[in-house]
Amino acid sequence: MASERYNARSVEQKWQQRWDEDNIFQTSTLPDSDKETYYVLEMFPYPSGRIHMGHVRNYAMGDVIARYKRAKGFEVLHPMGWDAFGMPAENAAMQNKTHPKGWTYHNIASMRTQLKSMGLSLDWSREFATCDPDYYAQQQKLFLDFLAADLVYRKNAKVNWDPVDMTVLANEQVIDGRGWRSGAEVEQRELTQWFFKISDFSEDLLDSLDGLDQWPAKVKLMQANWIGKSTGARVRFALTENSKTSASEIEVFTTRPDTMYGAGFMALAAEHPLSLELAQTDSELSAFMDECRKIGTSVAAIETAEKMGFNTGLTVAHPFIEGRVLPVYVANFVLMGYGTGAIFGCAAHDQRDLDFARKYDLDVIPVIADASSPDQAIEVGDTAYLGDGVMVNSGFLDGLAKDDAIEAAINKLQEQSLDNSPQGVGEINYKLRDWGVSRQRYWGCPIPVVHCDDCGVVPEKEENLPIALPEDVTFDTPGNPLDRHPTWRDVPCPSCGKPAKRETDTMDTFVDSSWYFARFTDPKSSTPTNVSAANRWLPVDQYIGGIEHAILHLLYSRFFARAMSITGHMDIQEPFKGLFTQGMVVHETYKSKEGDWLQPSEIDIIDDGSNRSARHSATGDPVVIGGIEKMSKSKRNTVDPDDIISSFGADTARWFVLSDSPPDRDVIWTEAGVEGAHRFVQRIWRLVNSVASRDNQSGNDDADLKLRKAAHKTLARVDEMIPGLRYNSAVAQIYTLVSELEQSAKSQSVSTKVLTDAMGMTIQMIAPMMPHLAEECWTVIGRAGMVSATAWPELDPEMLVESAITLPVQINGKKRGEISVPVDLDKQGVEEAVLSEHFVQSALSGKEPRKVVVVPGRIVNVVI
RNA sequence: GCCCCCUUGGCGAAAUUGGUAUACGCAGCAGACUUAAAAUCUGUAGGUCGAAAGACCGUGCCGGUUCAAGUCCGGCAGGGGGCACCA
Repeated sequence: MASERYNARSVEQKWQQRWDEDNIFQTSTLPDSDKETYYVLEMFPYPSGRIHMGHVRNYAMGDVIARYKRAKGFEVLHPMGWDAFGMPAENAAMQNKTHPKGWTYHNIASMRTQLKSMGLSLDWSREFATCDPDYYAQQQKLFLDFLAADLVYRKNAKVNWDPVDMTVLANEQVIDGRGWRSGAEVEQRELTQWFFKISDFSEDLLDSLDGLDQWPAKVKLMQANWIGKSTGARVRFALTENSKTSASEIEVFTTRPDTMYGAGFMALAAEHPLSLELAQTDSELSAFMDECRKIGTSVAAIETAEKMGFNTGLTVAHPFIEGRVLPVYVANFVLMGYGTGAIFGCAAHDQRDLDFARKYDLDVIPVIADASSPDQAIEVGDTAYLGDGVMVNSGFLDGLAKDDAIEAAINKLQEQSLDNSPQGVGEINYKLRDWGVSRQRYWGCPIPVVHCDDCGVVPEKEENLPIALPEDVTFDTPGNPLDRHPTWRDVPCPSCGKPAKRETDTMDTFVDSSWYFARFTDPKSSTPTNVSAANRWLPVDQYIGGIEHAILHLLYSRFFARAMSITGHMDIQEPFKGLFTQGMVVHETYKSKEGDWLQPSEIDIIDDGSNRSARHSATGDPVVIGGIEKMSKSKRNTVDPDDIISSFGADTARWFVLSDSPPDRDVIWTEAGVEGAHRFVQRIWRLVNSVASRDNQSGNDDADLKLRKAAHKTLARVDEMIPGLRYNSAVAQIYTLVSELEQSAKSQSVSTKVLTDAMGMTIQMIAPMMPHLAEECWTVIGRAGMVSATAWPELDPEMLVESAITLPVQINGKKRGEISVPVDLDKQGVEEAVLSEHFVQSALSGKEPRKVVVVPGRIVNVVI
């Protein structure tokens, strides 16, 4: 029996079926109150067609914690669903003449089969797709509740417009200013769109980050930067030359009112109302603004574009300096969406302003001096001075440090008056903008409102929900199919009954994923949530997904939790208590000599130890080994999980993605690594069989105790590592224990009872990661029931107690030896023992040590 | 442009969060078993010098704090990610 190789394929199918039949992963919606609950969630997948290794890694990681917590006695909720709306379905529809619905559900079916082959401990009875009318009906209900609670509103916003395809383009569909499909130059258009008032929550979303102590610090930092709180002042500048406009002043927001005396110019965004007004009579300005619009809507594009400006000829008065006027420019780097859409430029102390001033030959006025020579401003060449100092050349601000100067400047602005109101006030600004959710696409959740000529925007009646997507649509004509579907679009006004038109925009797919975690707590509920179930299960104890969602998805979900609390759908403010952001699965890339990307399966690697090269399997041609990159179809460096699972088994795939790299870092997929993981599977199998076939024999007490101690020591470490998702470290501990078990199994000194018990514990520790193998081994060593339904082994603290400890001894900070001392020896005793050591004596050569540092249980350092 | 992260042997990495740097695995090398191969097992392994004992150097680079730095601080370099309509 022991010589037989482990047949992953049949064993895995067998246990998957057993788990299914026994329903052991199904969770009750409202568990008994004495049961401790634990909610594990991995970010649900978009049904693109096939699962990829990133999914395997994500779901394997979540499954370990789910299985572990279940064994620890928790009632575990571990659901799965589909983030099923989105552009790829429409793209497929246009390319392949399929319907988005058919395409999506077909993909879901095949991906479900693939996920099931991984042996995940999921409660499949809770599965849903966001494109199920049952789900989006509830989302429409939420939208109406948000509307009633004044959390939703309409305003104009810019979109990328493709004039040939007659459609709105996502930023990623704009390539070098042109539509990805048509190649036409993209225009900016203003559309009236729906917005969620996330900015009302800026302060709360920022402050509450502090309480998220189980989130990675970097994600919290990214969110804080995204919310972008800055304190400063709103300042009104009076126009001194305004012959071209009816305006009398320009308002700016600045975080540096202390540098006001260094102001050299003023700059307006191209979309600033004053810019727009001036452009009506100034064709040159109008042309300049057209150029600005071509840069695109993304911040990255605007900020990396070359700084350009247009002098409007207007001037404004400096608030503090009698007689000083500043020229007013329209500039392509000023963002309308932040502050007031206008800035004052202080070239000496802001790099962007300095670049602009040098280009247009504007004043550069340094107003900060080094504290050691407070009368001499720091010279500025091509690099702005951003450091600290004291104010100089700044009138009443002279000699003040930055924070004091900011306060003094704001106070003065407050006292000064312009048109009978203060010239400036202190103000807090946030970069966080309201969340635009309107999408001019078919495959999304319809926004449940009707536009009536008489009544305006009218919410749909709740009893009419869901406003279901019509299925008889085609994608052969450009534009949104909902716009040209009269029987769906034209409806009576829910208020007055006159002919009216449905809103044809659908919701951003981020809306779908902003509350699915709450829906999972009772997915059949006739209201968006079953409030008791949501409150019982939420927040999600451990959420796992890619770092790419660190900002938007997580921030939107945090907003939704608040909005759903306000509208009475749950009482939870923070949706995710613990967050883990996993790394990507990456792979080497290969190119043929013709420069075509090649798949890993098309090539052979030749490795003689010193040189590594690759060859095309079919032709024998040399292959260029490229960089290690994220697995992607375009680079053809993907590995299909199905292939791995059918040749090695799900356990091997799971073990590999869990063992090789720390989960938050990228893992490099290698053939050798997978084979190594598979060898370990076979090694466990041989070991278990040799233990099972051993005669019942007694052993010697020392050897028995040593093995028991090893097992419990490993258990203690694994217990510490699994909750922190430090799986690679847990794996290393298990390897060490397995080696020890192999030695014990060979020798006659360990009793069969102790050996079998230690083997059992090892199987239990492996079970969360390789559940099928563990079940099979559990049976082989004669344990009853399923390991998946067995309680986690109890740790025996006595097994961790040691009587002596080995301490490293340093001399002047360098390790020079070791000393073994009783564990409970005090500092004085350790010091004496160390000083009497031979090598310490000879190092001292008769002198007294200057200092002896004893860190109990850790290290001793003798300083000479 | 702005923001964030990462950098430890040939490779993936570990280091109890300031306390023995390189655990564990992969690849390698040597050996055992085998007619042979595969599979498996045993040993070996940061660099330099040395027969050895051992000494010195060593966590991207430069500097600092400390009895002690991979870990903390300042500066620099290289690589990667995000930037609001991809999911």
